[in-house]
Amino acid sequence: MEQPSRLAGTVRPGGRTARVRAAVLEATQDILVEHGFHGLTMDQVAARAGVGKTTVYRRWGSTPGLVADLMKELANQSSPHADTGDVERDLLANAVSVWEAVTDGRLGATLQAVIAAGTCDEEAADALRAFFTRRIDEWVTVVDLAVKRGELPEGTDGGELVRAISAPLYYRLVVTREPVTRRDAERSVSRGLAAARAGAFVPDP
Amino acid sequence: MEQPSRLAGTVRPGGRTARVRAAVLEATQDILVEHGFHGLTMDQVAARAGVGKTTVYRRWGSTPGLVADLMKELANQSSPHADTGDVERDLLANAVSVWEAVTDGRLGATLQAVIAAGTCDEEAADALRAFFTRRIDEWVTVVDLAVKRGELPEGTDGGELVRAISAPLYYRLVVTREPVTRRDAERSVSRGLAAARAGAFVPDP
DNA sequence: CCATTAACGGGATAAGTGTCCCGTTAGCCG
DNA sequence: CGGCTAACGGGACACTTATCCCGTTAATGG
Repeated sequence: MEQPSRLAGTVRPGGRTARVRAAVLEATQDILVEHGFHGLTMDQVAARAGVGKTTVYRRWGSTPGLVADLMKELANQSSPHADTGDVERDLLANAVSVWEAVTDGRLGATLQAVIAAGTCDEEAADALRAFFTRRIDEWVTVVDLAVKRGELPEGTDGGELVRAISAPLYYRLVVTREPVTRRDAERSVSRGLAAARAGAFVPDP
Repeated sequence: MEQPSRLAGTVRPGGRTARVRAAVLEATQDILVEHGFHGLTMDQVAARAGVGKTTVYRRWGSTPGLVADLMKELANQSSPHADTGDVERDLLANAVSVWEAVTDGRLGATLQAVIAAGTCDEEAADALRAFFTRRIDEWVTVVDLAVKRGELPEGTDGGELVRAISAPLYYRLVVTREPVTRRDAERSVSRGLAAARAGAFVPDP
């Protein structure tokens, strides 16, 4: 018995293998958008991608495996962050990009599906954690620069501030499932900044 | 063809019907804790509850239906909220209860599963929304009283503040999937309060 | 351009899941 | 306490999904 998935596709990654992966991941995302993670099956992915069922099982093993790989793919399409020299504007750009992501039908549904997959599969959970910690780290520099410029108190924890700003948006998306508006993004920024200016993001001694 | 689920159990809700519901919901929760929403099947629920498979299909229809009913049941076990006359203490009690919920193996896993179910089923999503809006509303009075006492600015939006405080905890639980600590709960409260004292939770004119 | 073999695809098979029929059990009401 | 029937339970059936075998295709390297 060979290793089911990790090996396949690594020795000859060119041409066909790459095309198959692209087709499968796109089909995966399509189905996630239409039916959510619960409605994702290996069978349908194979059929929709125009690919042999065996191939999907061999390379990805299970639906959480598909979702995890899709998440890794999305992680590589990271959008560059703004840096205007004004924290409020920069963090607003961050919040708005989160808002756009969760509001966009395709990306929002995908995010929800990946989050659902993360609740029952360790591999998907790892991919999720990796994706978000990376996204957060990209914006931390904005906060650090603001601290240097004196806009925020010395020692302000950028990672925590960035998290605090996006948390309410995701909270509405997946937990309370209320509609998320652009104003929510704006409010989240002003609240995070208000707390940050008051020193609430400076760790205790 | 009769109505599949809404009717059954409403005419003779006593005795057996109630016992079956309790057994099924408990089995549902057990399986959610062990395998997550993705591993929940009608078959296993019936077997574990010691109940006919047909009964589960007739009364609940689908796995999201089970989850939605479980959520309604949990919504009725609402814990009373504190009111010590000190906002910080009260909101800390709220945050700690959220922390305990998401940290507790059984309740935390159940919450994650219900959230996963909400991503692909409208009924589960409704149950989720109902559960959380109710929980939030229970704590809004604490904020309102604090405003009356002058601890917080006039016009502070209690619902938003309560949401802002629990959001980072759920965000860590289901989105970034980082460990959630009691200190996270404490920080969340102090940050929310810092923003609230600065007037960031007072709606613009 | 050819040989090698990684990777794919079709189809058969097995396992699991959802649906239905109909006989049995036990709430509810007079 | 006895009849009516809501609700349950077992088991057969159909469908979907997962796994496996083996022949075919096409990347890779010389």
